Amino acid sequence: LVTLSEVARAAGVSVLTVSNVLNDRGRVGEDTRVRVLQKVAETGYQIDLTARNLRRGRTDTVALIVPRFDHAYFGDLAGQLADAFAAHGRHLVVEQSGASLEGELAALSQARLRTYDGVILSAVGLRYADLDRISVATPIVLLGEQEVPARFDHVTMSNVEGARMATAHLLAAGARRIAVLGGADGADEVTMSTQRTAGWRAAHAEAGVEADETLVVRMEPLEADAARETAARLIAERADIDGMFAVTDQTAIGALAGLRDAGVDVPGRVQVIGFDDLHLGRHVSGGLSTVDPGTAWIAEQSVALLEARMSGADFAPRHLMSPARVVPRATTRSAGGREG
Amino acid sequence: LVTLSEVARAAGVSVLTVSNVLNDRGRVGEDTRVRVLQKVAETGYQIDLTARNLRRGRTDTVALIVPRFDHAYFGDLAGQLADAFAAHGRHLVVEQSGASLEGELAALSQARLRTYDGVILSAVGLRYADLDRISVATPIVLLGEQEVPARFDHVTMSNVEGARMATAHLLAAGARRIAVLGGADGADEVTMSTQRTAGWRAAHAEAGVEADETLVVRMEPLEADAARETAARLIAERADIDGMFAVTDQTAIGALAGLRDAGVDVPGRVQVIGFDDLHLGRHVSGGLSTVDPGTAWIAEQSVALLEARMSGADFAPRHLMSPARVVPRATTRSAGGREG
DNA sequence: ATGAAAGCGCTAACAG
DNA sequence: CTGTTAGCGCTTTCAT
Repeated sequence: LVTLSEVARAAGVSVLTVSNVLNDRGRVGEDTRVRVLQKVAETGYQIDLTARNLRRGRTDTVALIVPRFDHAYFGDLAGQLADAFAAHGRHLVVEQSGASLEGELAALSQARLRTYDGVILSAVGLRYADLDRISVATPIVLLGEQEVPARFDHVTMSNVEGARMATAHLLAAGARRIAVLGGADGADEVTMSTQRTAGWRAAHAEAGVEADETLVVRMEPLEADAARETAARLIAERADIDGMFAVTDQTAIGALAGLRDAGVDVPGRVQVIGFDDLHLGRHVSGGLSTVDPGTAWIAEQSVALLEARMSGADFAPRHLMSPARVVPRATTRSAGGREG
Repeated sequence: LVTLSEVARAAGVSVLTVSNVLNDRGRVGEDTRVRVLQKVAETGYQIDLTARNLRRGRTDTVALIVPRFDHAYFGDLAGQLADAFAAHGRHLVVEQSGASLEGELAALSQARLRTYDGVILSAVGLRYADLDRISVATPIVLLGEQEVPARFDHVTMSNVEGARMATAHLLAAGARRIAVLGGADGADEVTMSTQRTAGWRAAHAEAGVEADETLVVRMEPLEADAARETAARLIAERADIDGMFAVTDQTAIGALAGLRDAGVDVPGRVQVIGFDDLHLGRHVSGGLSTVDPGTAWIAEQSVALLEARMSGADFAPRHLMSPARVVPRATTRSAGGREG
């Protein structure tokens, strides 16, 4: 409502002077500075960031785009990214791609990306072709497990390795019939499910145990409700199951509930391990065993990468993979107990 | 990079024509329309939303501002709001106020609010004075339990009533020494903690049971880690406790973990009830008993209110309160078992 | 130390 | 049906 020029007129100076005062650009006398600031306060002037952004050609804002707001993993990730960006004096906003009207990456969304100085895009659920269609000037860092066009910076988790470690952990603790909740066999696709299932397979091969492919259980979507039903059904059908590797903590929590519904002792009869190291996982069932996919590392690296791009650094696209580690807690045997 | 006028020049028409084509404003011949669209595709033109926003004076975007990204309640809320706004053809972005450099509502934040057509501001943790300082043209709907300046639209939960119902539920199931995790006595402050503690008191009065004020346990912040330790310590110190009302589900989940650490049977020896009806609550400990504060209702009403304001409706500020109901699940006795 | 004027990329009013 | 022109509110040369 009240603009720079109005403040300028009120203070009897030019707009430049007001602008200089507000942006602390020093070239201003102390007396006028005071007078201007007073008028600013009096009029209740608020800068119009849209206008500033247009003029400056940047917004000082970065966006994180996630498939869904209500998945705990993305909440944890967003929190960590926000902290990291704040340290760089940058503002983070989060957008959801999943429920958008025009689908993932329609024309409008592309234009929206341009309104940010940089974007961290969680590509979970996006196809290679969708990503390949993206062409914006805005620096983008891709997150997620799938294959992405080589021209993008990409930070991902050690999905295969993490899953292998999780499964090896179960095998070492004596499990022999380990179901994969949310698994997928697809050799052609590279998704979170296929990668983590590959890790499950690798662990079996390594241990010399035959992997029972009928224990790879698809699940769509990967949510706790579905996991609960699936786990209960599965354990009723297959009494020989003595381990469950849930491809995410969210599904692991659902699976634990399903096993409890079925009266199955965990970790006595069936051991359960998840993937993600959700913060809340520490507190369910005495502590959910899981794989820490290095979320903190991912946040740091993504921010560093994006900051470098935003400051114009020119280097070949980087493809980084976080280190994973097993976090044994109460739902698997071997180590037992809680940690952290 | 490529602007409207460049497209216009390439197509041999004026910028207006290009603009008209892109905005489907009909006043354009079919042949030129095709030619323009072709040039748009060729050049890879992308509209500059910042420029459009400046010119139009609106952004078609609304913001939800939450204290923290990594609190499950806000994830759930954001998901529901996004759906509701999508139905109105509106875009939602989420910002975090907690970790901002300049604190909750410094000058910059105020300016940021102006960049949205409307704002839903979760006021949890903001003081009355902070809110009173807000003066923007942008329509704002406040969410949260505390007192807010009357000039704001405000949607809140039935905190006292919900807490009363939760406590009554415990009392009806035989609990007599009910601790309030995250409670607060402060008669002068109106916060989530004080409100919910007031409900706890009301239920006792109603049932003719003396409320033991030494069982009101402050906790800051309201997080699962702290709740776990607090609950374990509390039960060790006070063997007479037979019920816990945790002021949020997140703390309830922590409390359950703490009780489990201490080897306490739930709901046999101690019954536990939370508040929020987090989705994940269904799956912990066989189902966390809780209070559904009407999050869905809150989302609907906030959106309706904000849409009305954004379309210029002029009415007295509204102060709405959602209906709450107890959701008995496995951590309290009476009803027992799980539900939906 | 301050001012005048140009222009960021777009849309809207007014002509033709 | 299409073009010309004038800004939206700010920052930024270039002058003074």
